[in-house]
Amino acid sequence: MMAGPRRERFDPASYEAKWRERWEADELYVTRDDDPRPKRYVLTMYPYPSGDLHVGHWYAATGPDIVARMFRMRGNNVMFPMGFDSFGLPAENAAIERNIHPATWTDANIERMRGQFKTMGAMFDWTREVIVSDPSYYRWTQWLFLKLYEAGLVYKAMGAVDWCPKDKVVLAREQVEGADRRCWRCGTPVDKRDLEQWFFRITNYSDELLDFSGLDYPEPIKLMQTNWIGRSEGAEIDFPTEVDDIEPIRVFTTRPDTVFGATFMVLAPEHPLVSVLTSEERRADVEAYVAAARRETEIERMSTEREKTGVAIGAHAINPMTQERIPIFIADYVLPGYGTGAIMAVPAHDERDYEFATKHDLPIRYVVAPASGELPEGAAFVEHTDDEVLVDSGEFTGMPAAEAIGAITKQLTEQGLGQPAVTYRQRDWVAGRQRYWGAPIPIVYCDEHGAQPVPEDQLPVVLPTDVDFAPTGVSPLQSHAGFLKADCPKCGGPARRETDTMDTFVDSSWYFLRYCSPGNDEAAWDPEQVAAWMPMDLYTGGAEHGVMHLLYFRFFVKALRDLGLVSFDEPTRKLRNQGQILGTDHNRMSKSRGNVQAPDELVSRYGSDTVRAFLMFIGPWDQGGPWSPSGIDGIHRWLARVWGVGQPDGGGVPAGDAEGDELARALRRATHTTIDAVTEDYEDLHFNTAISKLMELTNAIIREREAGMAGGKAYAEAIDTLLLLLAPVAPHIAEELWERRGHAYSIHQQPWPVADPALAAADTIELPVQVDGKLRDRLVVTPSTPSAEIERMALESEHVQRYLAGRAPLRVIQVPGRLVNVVTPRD
RNA sequence: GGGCGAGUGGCGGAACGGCAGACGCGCCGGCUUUAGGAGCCGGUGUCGCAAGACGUGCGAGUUCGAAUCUCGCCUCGCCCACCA
Repeated sequence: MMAGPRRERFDPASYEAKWRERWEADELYVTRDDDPRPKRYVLTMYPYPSGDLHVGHWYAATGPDIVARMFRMRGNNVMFPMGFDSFGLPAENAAIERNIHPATWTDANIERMRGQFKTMGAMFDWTREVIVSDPSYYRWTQWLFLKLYEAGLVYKAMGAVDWCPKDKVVLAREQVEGADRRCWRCGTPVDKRDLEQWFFRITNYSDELLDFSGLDYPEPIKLMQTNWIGRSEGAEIDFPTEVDDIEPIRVFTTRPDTVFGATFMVLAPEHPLVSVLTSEERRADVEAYVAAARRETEIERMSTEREKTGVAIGAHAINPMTQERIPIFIADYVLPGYGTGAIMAVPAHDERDYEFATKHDLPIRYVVAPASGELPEGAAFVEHTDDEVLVDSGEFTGMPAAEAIGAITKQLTEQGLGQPAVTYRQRDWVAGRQRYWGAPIPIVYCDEHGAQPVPEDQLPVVLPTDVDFAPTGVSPLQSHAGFLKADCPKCGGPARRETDTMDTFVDSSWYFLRYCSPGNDEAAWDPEQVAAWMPMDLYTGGAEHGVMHLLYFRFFVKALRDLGLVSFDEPTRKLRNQGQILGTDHNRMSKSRGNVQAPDELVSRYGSDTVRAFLMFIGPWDQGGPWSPSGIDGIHRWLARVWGVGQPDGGGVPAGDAEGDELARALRRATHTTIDAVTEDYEDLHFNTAISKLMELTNAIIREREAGMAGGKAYAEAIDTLLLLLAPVAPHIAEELWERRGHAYSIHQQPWPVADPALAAADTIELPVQVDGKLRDRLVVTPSTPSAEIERMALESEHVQRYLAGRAPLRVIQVPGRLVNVVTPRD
């Protein structure tokens, strides 16, 4: 270098913005529908416009950007859009706290975040941007709501709903977190409230949502959704009561094989039969218990150490198999919303029933026993294995338990006392919110005709801007006379507008469809475009949406399919979750914790490419972890080295054609093996290992340069390939060096390199030699060296000889191309 | 309490059942520099002068061979949590 020309300093600031402007001016990232190349749709979950992009946003977006960029270089027409999830509580809270209108606050945040996004140099197609709080978008959210309403998939009903007392908002069941039941947004313990609510009938699709066949989803997400839906198979069984003219009590059980052991019954305190069945002498106690259960919040229920409380109601039922009279209780451990809200209690085979029976001195009768006949003492026998048989169960005694489930269910069915049944834990989606900043639910109430959908040609129902945001617990829309006043679509008479707005998850349940034909005034989407782009090829986002957004958007697509609005079953073929970047305190980044890390300073100091590459390098993308910028210097140094070797002067070393040379062959081998390795890593979203392989190639190039090989064909090929493979991760430096090397603009429109297997193949391999599995020596052989020859060489090795100590080997194991293991005789 | 996942150098992390620690950070030494920084070269799992021995949370097992598979335990993380 001493004599070489002075090289230009690595200064990303001198070119990064220049290229972004040029790409934008050239519409390099604008996706055209009529582009004939195969379509690929890559999407990252759009952000809430909280105000500033933090490193987590960069982390989440850079991964799919890399994949999208590679897809495009491979000859695809790639759509990679971005938008904003701009309805929701924080905007309304800002309005309350700072007296800024939610729309103003939101728009300003979007403006700022869009600008920050642009400094990433990602290939977002901003011409397709979707902002869900814009009337041109929520008009169609309302339209879709009405479509589902007409199809009976939306209904309004009274329901005990979770209520956040701080945000003063109804929560969907999925939005309540933790054992102590806190609000997912603010962490406040939630209450229960009885309110009339809008629901989406997601449970119509429970079974279909359990079917993941053909979907490439992470296992944890599939498991989460499966558990959330919570399908249980069993039977419903009717237990007649002694009271005349009253329907029998119907229970759900997954263990019909234990019905002979049902020695009492328990109803949820809310069960409709409680008041009719309760005897006069028990009425006072029962009513007190019911009232107490009603008052109890979920947290209080948790904090009572789960003691099984309950009271007898002074009535009896008949066990349909044993004909025994069994007492009926109410207890809050039986939930009103699951199964039938009533159980047959089998204390011998259910831990909860056992606890209750012990406490109330009720009979415990074992009716299933293991083959050994050994039953547990002082506990329920709940194991459910193959070798169990029924005992003390009338004609079924001796039958294997697994078989008895079907046999007993069959007999009950024939006798009209029961039937096979399936229940689910999943409930319908509470989709309405008593808040202002959301899409208004397009319904009006007429005294004459009740709830009426707003006619399509009157959409959107626009949110009024002149409202009072004082936090009252009711929607500000309730006090807006102009908004409330409406005409009945049916009779034209006076009507009152619905003031509930939609859960923001409704907006995000279809935004990916809107991207396919944004700005369309005629329809929510152009069916032809949706058919061409959907389903998505890759969808990425946080796993925290596992049972919320990621269930809802699947439900929506299935519902829309059944309405004939789309013709596919699932929103995305492939889903991947990035890990979460935590604050330096190892907590989730949040403004209230003050641990939010902004990338801006790092970007201005090191440039976007360095920040992107650093974020992708810190670890497996799906893992995340606490934020620390230590190590970013290493990435910056690497890109500076790339900058050095990528200069057209070959790094200042005079050229000499090294074709055919041993070193040149080694470099070509490195180049071509790197192509395959990096391509595979990008496909699997293993960005950290991809970058380490690019670093290795860079180091190989530098070694070559130092050996005086610069300037040959192999050398130029290595550098060009390095730049092409680097382009998705560090788009600016790749473009700058590509141009400097005299290649045609733009590197991002070049074909993806393809490895030549002949060049990638090694001509010598180093074979580890083990003795009894421990490394003792190495052999250098060619791939064609016969195994007998390898064995001979291994046994001749003096290191191996030492361990053999004159004995003949017991056997010699060879894994072709991998290793040799010499096994010595034992003892 | 149930389910799932993870425990590898000082740190982030690599490793189809086959060379443990790739790549990078940090650190140590050297060159360069008036100095600092940057850059470059070399070293860096532990013990040992070395030969070598020992090493992937702990303990067993399967195997010619285990970070990887099986069983038990410990720790951490996530999800669910009275779901009949």
